[in-house]
Amino acid sequence: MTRLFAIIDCNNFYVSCERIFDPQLKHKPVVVLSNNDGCVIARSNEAKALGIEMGAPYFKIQAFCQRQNIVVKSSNYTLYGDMSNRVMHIIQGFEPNVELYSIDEAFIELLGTNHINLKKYLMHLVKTIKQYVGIPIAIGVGETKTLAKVAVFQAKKRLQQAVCILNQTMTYEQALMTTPIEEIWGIGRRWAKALTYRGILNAFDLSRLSPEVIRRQFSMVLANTLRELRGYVCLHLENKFTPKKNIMSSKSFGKTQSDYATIAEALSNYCARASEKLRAQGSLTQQLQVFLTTNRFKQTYYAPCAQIRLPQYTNDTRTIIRFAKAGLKKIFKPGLSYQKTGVLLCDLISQDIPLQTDLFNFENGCVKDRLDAKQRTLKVLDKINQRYAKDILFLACQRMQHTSPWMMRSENRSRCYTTRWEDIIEVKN
DNA sequence: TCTGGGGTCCTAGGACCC
DNA sequence: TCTGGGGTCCTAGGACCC
Repeated sequence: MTRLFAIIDCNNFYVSCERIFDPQLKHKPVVVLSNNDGCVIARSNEAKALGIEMGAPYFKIQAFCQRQNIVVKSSNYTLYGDMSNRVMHIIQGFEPNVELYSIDEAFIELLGTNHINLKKYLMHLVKTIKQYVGIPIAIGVGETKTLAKVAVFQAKKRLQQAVCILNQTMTYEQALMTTPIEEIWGIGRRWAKALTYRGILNAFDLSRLSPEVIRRQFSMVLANTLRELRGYVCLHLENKFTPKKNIMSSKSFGKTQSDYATIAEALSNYCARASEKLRAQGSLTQQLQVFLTTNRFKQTYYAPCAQIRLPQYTNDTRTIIRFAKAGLKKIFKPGLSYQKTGVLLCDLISQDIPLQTDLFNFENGCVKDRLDAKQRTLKVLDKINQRYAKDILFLACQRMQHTSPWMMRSENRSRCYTTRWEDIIEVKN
């Protein structure tokens, strides 16, 4: 029996989230900006029609937005994350085999569903999500994940329908021939260019080639994409919890910074965030990378990176900050204007693996009580922050004042309608 | 003035081993 | 004169995804 995969994709997700709580935005051109109001990361159909490009730097299109009355929103990840959870919860109520692929997409493998009534069933899912959460979605169905992605592209961009099932809504050949090479999942700008140069213009062209030749000339990854286009399953549903292998936290500053103490303060915050994620997934780290960059669009681009090996595995924010700061000291050059700093935790392992402790390190050594006390402190820290507010408890080195010069800009951020008591909408009679 | 923040996997090449 | 072959591990860099 052939397998069937579906991808559920939220339409213009961030814009749709904003529209739910501000219905005046409906039918208006809306864009959502990245952190620091840097560039465009989501557009309503009306904004797309006006020619706003994905990733466009905001400062370049600001005047245009004003002239065209485009509504500009700063990103509000707290809101989007919560709305995403609601959508995913409904999907999980419909199907047991769900892969939460990204904030606005989920794959499902359709097992035992009555395929004849598939369209009806999926339309019911679309309507349920619209009714209970308010987010419009599109669904694509195919024999592999890559074909499901082709189908959802057809649904959204060509058919303007909520559901597209390959071999039902349209033929397989029709779908592949009208999917441009750069729209195929797994083919980025570089490969699209190289393939176009060879006269491979759409998904159908690619599917006719020899996977072996593609593997030699490009890579295994592209050869698998080709096989998936032919209907051979290479990519399976990943629906088990797998801890991250790397954890990163970094952000651009609101304004460029040249003061060491200010940058160290920002870095301490990113370390705290990364350590929190590390503990949340039950891991320990032994290797840090601290990086610092000046503006990459300016002439003197300086982007050093310090690698730090910790004496032993840890998940303690205090240890991580201490070593990260030592790394920052090594790469910091006075007199430059920096734009961004951050930390990457690598070499992660599960905290459940029994570890050999360092015999000569008296700080952590074999003093079990002290280790336990440290872990208890961290647990309390995480619990309080989770329960009351993010960063209600923090280390002194994370903040010198209430607001710091490195903090990011966010001029048009909407309220946290669903996660903060003060922000809940009041209905008046 | 102003250009995001996370991740993954694969490959090639070097070091090292027997 | 002729100077092996096979394997592993690690790392950096490059491709991709949202």
